[in-house]
Amino acid sequence: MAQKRASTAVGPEEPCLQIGEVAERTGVTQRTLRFYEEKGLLKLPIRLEGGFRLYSEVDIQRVEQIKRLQKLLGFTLAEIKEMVDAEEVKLQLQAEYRPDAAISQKKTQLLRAIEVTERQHGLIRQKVDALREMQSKLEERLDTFHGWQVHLEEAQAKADGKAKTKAKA
Amino acid sequence: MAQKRASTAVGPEEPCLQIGEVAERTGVTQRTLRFYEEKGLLKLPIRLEGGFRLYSEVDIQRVEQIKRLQKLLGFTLAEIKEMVDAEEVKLQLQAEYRPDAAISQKKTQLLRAIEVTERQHGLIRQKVDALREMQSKLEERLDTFHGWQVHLEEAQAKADGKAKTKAKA
DNA sequence: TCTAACCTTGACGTTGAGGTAAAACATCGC
DNA sequence: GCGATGTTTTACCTCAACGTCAAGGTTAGA
Repeated sequence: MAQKRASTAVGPEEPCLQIGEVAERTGVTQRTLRFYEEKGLLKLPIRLEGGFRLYSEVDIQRVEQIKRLQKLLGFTLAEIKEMVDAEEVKLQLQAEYRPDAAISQKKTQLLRAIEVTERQHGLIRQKVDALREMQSKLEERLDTFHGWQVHLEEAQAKADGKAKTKAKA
Repeated sequence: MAQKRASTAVGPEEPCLQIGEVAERTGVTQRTLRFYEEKGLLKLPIRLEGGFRLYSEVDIQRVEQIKRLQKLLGFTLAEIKEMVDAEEVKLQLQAEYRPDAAISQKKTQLLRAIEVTERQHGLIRQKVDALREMQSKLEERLDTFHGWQVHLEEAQAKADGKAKTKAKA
């Protein structure tokens, strides 16, 4: 083992996980984690003196979110980057919320963030609508199938009955 | 123009569209149509004597469905192929519905079709659920943003008021 | 101090989903 | 029968999203 997790109380923000453990826990490869970092989907992790990356639980959550967005919903990494960037802006605004300087600048940033969020919202609604339509079509088809199934059962029962009668005679 | 559509009454099943028109109407390239054919997503079209492909309105609908599944919902072409294959089985069963030979064989086929359809149904439900969760998170975030916006407006109004008072004095 | 297990960067390979270009054939209108 | 378009196949190119070595540095523990 290269490192062991410090057992002293450690919040989800404390980076103390090496890339191997993050890979194992998220189910992606180390290569993928470096790749996401390269593409700006994960922020540059802090490093051990030797250069080893150190991640936190928050990073793990982000990776899991990325995988959901990608595999389940078919967003490209570029689109996902837009989303996590927007999230970053939100966190930044949240952190910088000292009501002192440059109010109008904050308003502008906020408007940007709202715009992006609303775009995402609309996009997702589209997807949900399309999925629901498919869903009802599939249900309709299943109904048809089950109807046929019953029909076939009956036909078979009848045929069997005939065969039996014949055999008896 | 290479061909003109026959103006005599023609149902949606009659193949009378060349690849160029299909490309134009569906918004994909001819290359893509040939590619889909190669991958089994479109059935082999009948050909003119010269070798030109002829498509029907039904083919156009299929292409449109493929694009929806792909772009909107992030299915891979392989997954989409499974789906259209299932549809094919359905049509086949539907066409062959003469209640004569091989009932048990039909039952087997039907079970297969039901299984595939149910898998798809489950898959889509997963996606819808995930999307809905994202949706509510986004809405929550928008609420937060709008709250901040109001807050900022107030702060600015106050600042402006002060400035004005000062200027007056 | 030495080693097994872990990590680093770098470079090249692969797969999915097409794009692009070339050379030859087909069709239509005239 | 000719030219302008439209099509066909073949072959190579691209881009995203990683996979897969390779060669070497780091760390914990015996």
